[in-house]
Amino acid sequence: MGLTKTDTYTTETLGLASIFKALGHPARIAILEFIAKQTNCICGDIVTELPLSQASISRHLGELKAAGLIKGTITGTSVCYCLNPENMPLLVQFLNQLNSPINQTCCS
Amino acid sequence: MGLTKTDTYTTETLGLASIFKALGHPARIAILEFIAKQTNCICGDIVTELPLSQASISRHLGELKAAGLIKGTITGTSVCYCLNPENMPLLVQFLNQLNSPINQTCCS
DNA sequence: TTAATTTATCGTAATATTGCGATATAATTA
DNA sequence: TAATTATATCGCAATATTACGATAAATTAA
Repeated sequence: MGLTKTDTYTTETLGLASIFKALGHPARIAILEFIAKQTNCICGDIVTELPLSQASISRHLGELKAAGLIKGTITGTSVCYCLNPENMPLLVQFLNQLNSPINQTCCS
Repeated sequence: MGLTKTDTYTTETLGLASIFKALGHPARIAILEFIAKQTNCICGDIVTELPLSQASISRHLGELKAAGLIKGTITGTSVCYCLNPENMPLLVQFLNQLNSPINQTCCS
């Protein structure tokens, strides 16, 4: 049987890892940066912005959506994507913990 | 020839993605959490903490080190690992940009 | 209804990651 | 020097990710 990841790691750890994983590809970072650059919702023109096929962009968008990093709303035949800030504080909090002064003076 | 990732994405985008990628595995999150929990440097007892082989832990540590998330110092036969806060602000800054209010009212 | 537009999904090939046992390396101890 | 200890690396198998063309699904326009 062996240990599953759910047995081994806490829900928090698994959650953080899966969101960071979604951030771990340059195309997805570029997509997030592009959406953030627009003041209003952009739609499928991410496809024209990046040198990837429509199928690949769609898959990346799907992963970002699954990770809770963006939201998508159907408007007519197109889909409007925007940032979902919901999980950002969780990530920032984790990173700030790693950045706490107590751990900085070590291995010197 | 085709476009390389270096042609396609900025150095910043590639850098962010590679660090987030290193954070995108529960074992590596758990390792970081474990190191952060210790007030002083811990060494190879990460191996006894997690249900992974010594080889696997060593590989994960190598990836965290390559991403600039931890530092390792040789002390005798063992290696002392500690957090490297150097890149944290970069990540936090990126996430805070995504969390800016201007992008939150969208797709409603 | 038919055609056009937009996005998602399927199938598949190429590549990358993960994990482990075995082994190598390097420092310490007997 | 030989044995011990701690960590890194190699080789390999299993799995996951990525990318794309083709196609499906869903809405709008003619």
